[in-house]
Amino acid sequence: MPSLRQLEYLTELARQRHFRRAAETLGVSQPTLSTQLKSMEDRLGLELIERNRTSVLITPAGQKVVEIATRMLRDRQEIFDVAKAARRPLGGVLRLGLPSTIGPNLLPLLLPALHKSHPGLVLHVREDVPRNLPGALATGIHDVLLVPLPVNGPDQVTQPVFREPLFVAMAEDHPLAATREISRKDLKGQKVLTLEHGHQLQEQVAAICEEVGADLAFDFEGTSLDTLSQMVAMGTGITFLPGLYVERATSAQSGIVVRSLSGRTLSRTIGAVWRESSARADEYELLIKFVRAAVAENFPTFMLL
Amino acid sequence: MPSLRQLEYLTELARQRHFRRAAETLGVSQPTLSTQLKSMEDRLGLELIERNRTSVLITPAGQKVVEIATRMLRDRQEIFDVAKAARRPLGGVLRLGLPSTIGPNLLPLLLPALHKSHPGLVLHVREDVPRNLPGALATGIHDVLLVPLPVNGPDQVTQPVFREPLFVAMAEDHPLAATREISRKDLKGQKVLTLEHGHQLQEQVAAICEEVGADLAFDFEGTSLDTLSQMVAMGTGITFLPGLYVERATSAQSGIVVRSLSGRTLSRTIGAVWRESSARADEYELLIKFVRAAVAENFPTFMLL
DNA sequence: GAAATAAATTGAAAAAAACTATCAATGTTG
DNA sequence: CAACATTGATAGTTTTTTTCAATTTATTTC
Repeated sequence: MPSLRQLEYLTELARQRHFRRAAETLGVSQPTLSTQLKSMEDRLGLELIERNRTSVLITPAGQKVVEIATRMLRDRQEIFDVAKAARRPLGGVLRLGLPSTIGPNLLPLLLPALHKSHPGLVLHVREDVPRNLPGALATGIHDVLLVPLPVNGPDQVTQPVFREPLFVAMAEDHPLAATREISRKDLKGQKVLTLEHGHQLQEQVAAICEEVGADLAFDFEGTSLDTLSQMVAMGTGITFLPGLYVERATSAQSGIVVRSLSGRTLSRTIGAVWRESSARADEYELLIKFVRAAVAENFPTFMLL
Repeated sequence: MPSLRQLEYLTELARQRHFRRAAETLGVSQPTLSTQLKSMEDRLGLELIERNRTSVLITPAGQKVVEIATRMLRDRQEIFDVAKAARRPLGGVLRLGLPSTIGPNLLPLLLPALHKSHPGLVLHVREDVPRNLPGALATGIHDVLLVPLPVNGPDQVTQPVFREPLFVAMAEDHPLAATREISRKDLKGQKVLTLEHGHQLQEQVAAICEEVGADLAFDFEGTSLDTLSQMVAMGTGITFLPGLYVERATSAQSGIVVRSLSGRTLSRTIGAVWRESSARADEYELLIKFVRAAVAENFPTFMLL
């Protein structure tokens, strides 16, 4: 089996057609070149180089080998380049997993600055239901998660990033829409819509309903905040929407109004999670810095953690 | 710089995700695998494998490297395959140089049998003017020539293959066409056409003209035997055509007739030539056998050498 | 908490690759 | 034509790399 070094010798010799000069270019002695090439020929059981008294010729088989070898050496260089790109912080591929309640609302605010200061970074964003994310992190599908906390899983490091308020959302013509600030007892008996199972938000909303005596609608579970808010706009019920989404997606045209809940603030904590065994923790910290900056700039009322 | 063996280790580990089992498959001890992979990571300055207590994961950069490495290993296998094909006699590429006076007339008779018994052979046929062929052989453009002898050049081995008769050719309505066998003195004063300079045939025809007192036409030199015979058919003059061409290309429709010359037979010797330093002499001998067989079968009157 | 398993570490041995020195064969030149 | 230069091959040694057996560390399982 020919080694890469031997193939490198061969290609250089093919280029120069001169043992001594090729050896010099390669930074080895001429006997090294001779013996290594001979050894490769022996192993392949084949003459690759025709040593003429006047000149060095490459046999047809040798030509073919040179061709393949050239590709292999280029590949080796590429491995090196990949490594080089991946070595610098936030270089190379970073696989980010997050729920759809965060992804489309936060990432657009984050990516321009991130790409500008770390052009080498290739972010693979994959959305999934929060319930699946920790497992996917453990099996190596994601490198880091941006999810509502808490997240439970072995060998995972959790870093809170910011606190996202939740708002009560209802149709424009809903009776409660007149109130500027809604109290907990206003919610009693209200029909509350929420996301499908697997979403952390769903569990949280269920808990709130339990607390305030609202009725969780069991006949409807939205797959995205957009469908959810459309249902709300149609007057099917009320819901709780996370601040990131509210700021971005609810406007005069949306047909819904949002109100905050008086008393104890309603919120959820968004955090980053990664495998303890991952060697790129400092990169994740760096990524978190960008998230915080984006939140601070676009949502000044949110609390950073 | 990662070595091929290290890359092989990495790909196998990526496949099995288990050090001990991968080591076993690779036929090395587990420490070998561990240290080699570690060493590669150090050299790349990068973590390729995430060693978790429960499982082995490949980092994104590692995935990329595995991808490239897989291609490289496939390439190495291909080198091996190329060598294997080239090892057997008349396997791999063999670059054959010959003049246009031989190529289209001889090769079609030769190739079917050759291909049948040596399917691994890839024959690169390249036609050129005989004058250029020896030089091209020396510089490694061709591996073996099939040309009219003699050929002069240093470090060249010559092997006569067969003797090809030359015929006198003229238009059907030419006065000499009535004669069954043409004598040398019939040619005196005839206008003789021939090939362009650089063809051995051209020199030979010039010598014959000198001998018999014919006039070599200086205002026309054909680039191929086909154009030459077309000129002859039009009555521009007579010419000398080699036997291989005559048997194949002159028929009732061609408008020319061929006659042999009485007395001393007119012929040229076709031989094989290769570099003395070439290691494939036995393959060339084998090729010659096929040429002789093709000639014997299709031109029983030709003399084998 | 002992046994089992998995990968890392250590230190020695084996294998591979590299070097220096030298040779034989050619080619060049005064 | 003889002295000299050049080219690639060979021999013997040294250095570097790779590998292995034995052991250690950490973790999981029973």
